[in-house]
Amino acid sequence: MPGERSQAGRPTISEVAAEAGVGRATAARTLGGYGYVSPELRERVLAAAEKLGYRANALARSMSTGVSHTLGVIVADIGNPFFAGVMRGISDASRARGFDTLVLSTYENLDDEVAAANVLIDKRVDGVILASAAVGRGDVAHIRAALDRGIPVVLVDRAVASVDLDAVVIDNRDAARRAVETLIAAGHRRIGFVWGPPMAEPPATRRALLAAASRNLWTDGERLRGYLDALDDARIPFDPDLVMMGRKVEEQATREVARMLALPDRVTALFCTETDAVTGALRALRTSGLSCPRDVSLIGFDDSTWAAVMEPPLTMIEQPVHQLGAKAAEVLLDIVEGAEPRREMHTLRSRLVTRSSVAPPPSPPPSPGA
Amino acid sequence: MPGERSQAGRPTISEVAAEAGVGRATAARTLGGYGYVSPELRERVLAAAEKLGYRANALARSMSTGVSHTLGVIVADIGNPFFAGVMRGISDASRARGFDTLVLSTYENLDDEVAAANVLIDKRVDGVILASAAVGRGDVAHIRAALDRGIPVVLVDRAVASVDLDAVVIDNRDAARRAVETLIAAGHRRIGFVWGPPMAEPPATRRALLAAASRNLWTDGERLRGYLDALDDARIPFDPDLVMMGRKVEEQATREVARMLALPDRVTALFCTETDAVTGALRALRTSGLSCPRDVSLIGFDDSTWAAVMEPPLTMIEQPVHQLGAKAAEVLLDIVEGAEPRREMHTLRSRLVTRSSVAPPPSPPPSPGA
DNA sequence: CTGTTAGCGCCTTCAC
DNA sequence: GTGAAGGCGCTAACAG
Repeated sequence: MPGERSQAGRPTISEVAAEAGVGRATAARTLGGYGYVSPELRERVLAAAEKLGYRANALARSMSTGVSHTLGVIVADIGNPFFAGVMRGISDASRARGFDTLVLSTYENLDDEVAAANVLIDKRVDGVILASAAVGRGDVAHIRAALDRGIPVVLVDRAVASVDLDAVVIDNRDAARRAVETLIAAGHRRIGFVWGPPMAEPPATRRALLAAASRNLWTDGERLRGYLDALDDARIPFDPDLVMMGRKVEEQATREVARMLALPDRVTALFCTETDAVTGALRALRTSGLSCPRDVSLIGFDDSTWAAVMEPPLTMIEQPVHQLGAKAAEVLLDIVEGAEPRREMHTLRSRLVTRSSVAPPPSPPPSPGA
Repeated sequence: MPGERSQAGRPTISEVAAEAGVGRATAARTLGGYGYVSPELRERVLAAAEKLGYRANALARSMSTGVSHTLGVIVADIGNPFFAGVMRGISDASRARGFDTLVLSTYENLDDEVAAANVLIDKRVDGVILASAAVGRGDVAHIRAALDRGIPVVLVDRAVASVDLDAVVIDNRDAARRAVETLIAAGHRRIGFVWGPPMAEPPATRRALLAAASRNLWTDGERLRGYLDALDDARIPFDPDLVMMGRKVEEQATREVARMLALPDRVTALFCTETDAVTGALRALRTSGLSCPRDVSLIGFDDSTWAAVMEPPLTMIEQPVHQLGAKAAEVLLDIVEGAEPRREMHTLRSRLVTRSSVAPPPSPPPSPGA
């Protein structure tokens, strides 16, 4: 009997060929959709494939062709709504072009990021989208490794100094600046910066702060710079007491905001760089018995439907999450399909959604100048 | 010159063998971690591999062994925080056992679900975790297809009638019942059900409603049953006017809740089965000028950090999202690794997080009986 | 213990 | 146009 079944009802191309009474190559050509084959034989092959329930083995195909039609994605945390949104953009855009995605979370751990890169290299993905926790010179060996093996890499959400790659990011610095400018325009001069680069103790100087920032997450540093930009433009001196310190967890944000609220010359506005910073700040406000926006104004990053139904509705920065992912996938796929990498920063614009959490400070600013 | 480089600096096992001066099989054995090989040669091979920067080609390995160490996941929407959380559980649990995950979104579209199943079959994943939109008898061909090809399938979040598989779900019916009981215990009898099975017009009878439910998403039906259970126990007659109709989008929830609020005998409590139903309801409350919990009480599904900082803090049902995913992955991996499928429903318990959005109804219930 | 040999399922020259 | 034969990189029997 010809056509010995391989296993578990998975017919191979040879079996289809046998069933159709043609050579393997002919079957392969019609089923693979390449090369010429007469309409007649093509029909026979198709019928046989149909009958046997043939499905091409993508693994075998990848082995021969060298392309897997799979993209690798490395993010901090797939469970984080921000990355989930980005992931959706990536997924939609790549699916539209016939690619699937393998996702790995690193939880901001560089070792895990390296391991993830290796997994993707081993599984022969055609390209990698990376939201990296790496920043410095020494931290890019894994990126180099992928590149050296001919796997293109595109950065998303976070640029990485010291490696010259396409990166798709949002205008963090500008967004932060605009938000803080909005606060300043409302009359605020004591503006807290919640959730920056983690530090053990208050930075002695601006310089020290910036240095800490560049040793940590790229986005945090950018947002901090935007905050500083706005302060500088308004000639408001930088006060180290107004930046959050310690670990980036909601409880810590609550504690730090409480501290800023208890300052003799307390904060009258808060700029929060992440969702959990916002909720942490809100908690602190509540326990302090202070109300927003009457006593303190607030603007935060990462708009959500919740922010719109809060009391008061919150003024927030909306990031184009889906687009961020989609654009990254497109840039990457262009390269995968042969385009020359442009090696540039693709910056997407965020949007300040104005609602009702910003108002003038309660009393006229401390000392109105000279 | 021996050891002709394959391409882009990707040494093969043969090149490593040549470099080490041993046979291919010996190199394969040490690098693949199977079979015996003398410490001496092993060292030589390892050194050569190190030197060449060898990394095994997982694709080739999969072709030989038939296992890909990859799990497929099919969900409605990877961008949805609920599924993102589930995904994180899946990812963590499978990573811990050496498996990676390929995720596909269906957006509740059955055709996409079928296509996704085919992709996963073609890519030879070792198992599939599926949150299916399928319900009826005819909708399970794609599940059968995977099973027939020897790929185990585990259902997550949503059970599917007419197919006998392991399923990991939460206690939807019980959770809903407890929530509604809580409302009833506070004195409510006019309780709105927000976000049920989509219907074009009000169901004439309970029976019609239940029928609609069983034609739609499993979770929705279960939550509806829980609602009805609680009503029945309290001998509160079912009122079709108190269930939401139309498409499941936030705006529609807002409209429907507004309608229930405008009823002559208006609703005094709301039970919302999803996050967007909660925010939609909150919007309606605001525009109606009604306040929670003074005028209407509210309990919703899917707790989030936002719910805790709302005014008032919301009483919500917390689903064990991470555990849901992790458990599904574990059940699946057990099967992948040879265990016999138990083909049972694994039900995880949710938790009612009591905060401050439930209070007695504003005025004594309409007509206190006889 | 080690090396030789034969596949896994597909694609891809290359003669026919 | 079509079929035979070789190869992708690895595992797995099998002799030695």
